[in-house]
Amino acid sequence: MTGTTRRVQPTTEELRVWRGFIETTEALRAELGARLQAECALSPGDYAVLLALSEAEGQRLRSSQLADDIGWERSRLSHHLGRMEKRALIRREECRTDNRGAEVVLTPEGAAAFRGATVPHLTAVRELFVDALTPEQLTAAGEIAAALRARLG
Amino acid sequence: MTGTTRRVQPTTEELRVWRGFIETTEALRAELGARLQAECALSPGDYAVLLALSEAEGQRLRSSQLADDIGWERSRLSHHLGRMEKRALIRREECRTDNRGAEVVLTPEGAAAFRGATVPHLTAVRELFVDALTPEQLTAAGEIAAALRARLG
DNA sequence: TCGTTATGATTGACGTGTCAACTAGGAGGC
DNA sequence: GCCTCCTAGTTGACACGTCAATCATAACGA
Repeated sequence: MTGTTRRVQPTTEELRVWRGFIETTEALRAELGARLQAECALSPGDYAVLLALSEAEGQRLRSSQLADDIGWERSRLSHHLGRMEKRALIRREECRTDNRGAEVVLTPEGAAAFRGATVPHLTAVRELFVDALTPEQLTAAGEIAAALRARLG
Repeated sequence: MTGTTRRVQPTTEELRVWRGFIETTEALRAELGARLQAECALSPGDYAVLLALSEAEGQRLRSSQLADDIGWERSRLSHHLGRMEKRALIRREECRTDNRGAEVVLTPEGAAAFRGATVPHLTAVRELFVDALTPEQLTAAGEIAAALRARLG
């Protein structure tokens, strides 16, 4: 009732913006994934793994290092590597310096799949995100993301 | 090479904004879900279903109508309703006017769960989204979402 | 009426993600 | 050596999502 007290719950308009925002970003992610899948037979997860391995020395990484690089939990990575190994996109090798460890190695098939996916991926990012926004909106999107990230801690 | 030709691939800066944006919105969704789960033992999907049923006449909806309301594919809804029915949050009844159809009915347990989740949910939206942004950023977020949605078609 | 097509909804297979439990090997202290 | 603790990675159970196939019923046209 007081004009100075901070409102506890969002207004209808704020909720409308929230719904639009969260649903749209979800749809964006889905569309990106669908294009990658259709054109390259890769999921976004596959792409992230292949990208990290491609940039690594010798196209190989310790499993935990890979998980850190792409920001995944180790168990998620382990499950995903299992599926990728079945498709021969990567290979697991024992680590010589630490018998507990495993090294994830990019296979030729994986490297080829990644090469084939780069252009479609970047094109989709441009079409669905960069070109959809004005330069001012793109800047604002970066600032909004930073503000949200700061709040997430 | 020409200054007037549209760049085919995103610049490094554009890609940086893209990555920050998509990862942050994903983290936001995850945090929302985690809070709802921790405080109310409901997933975002559960919440969407319960919200739609709560607002429906007689707290019941035809399955397809519910799917339309929350923008889900029917098979996704069917799987989710199966899980919710096991927890007694909803109940399925045969539809009297169309023998193919099913009606989804909110149970007292489901209604109670939804009541308990409303405030935590709105509080989380305010804390993680509305309060994280300036009024200008909130407006911009709405416009950005609209622009992206327009591009998605 | 009878066949064809469209619709409402479910199912199964499988990819994806989280959590908790587990295995196995290093690392340090005694 | 041996005990304890930490770390690397895997596994199983389960929730969630998509796709294609299926099934029953409604609707429609000859």
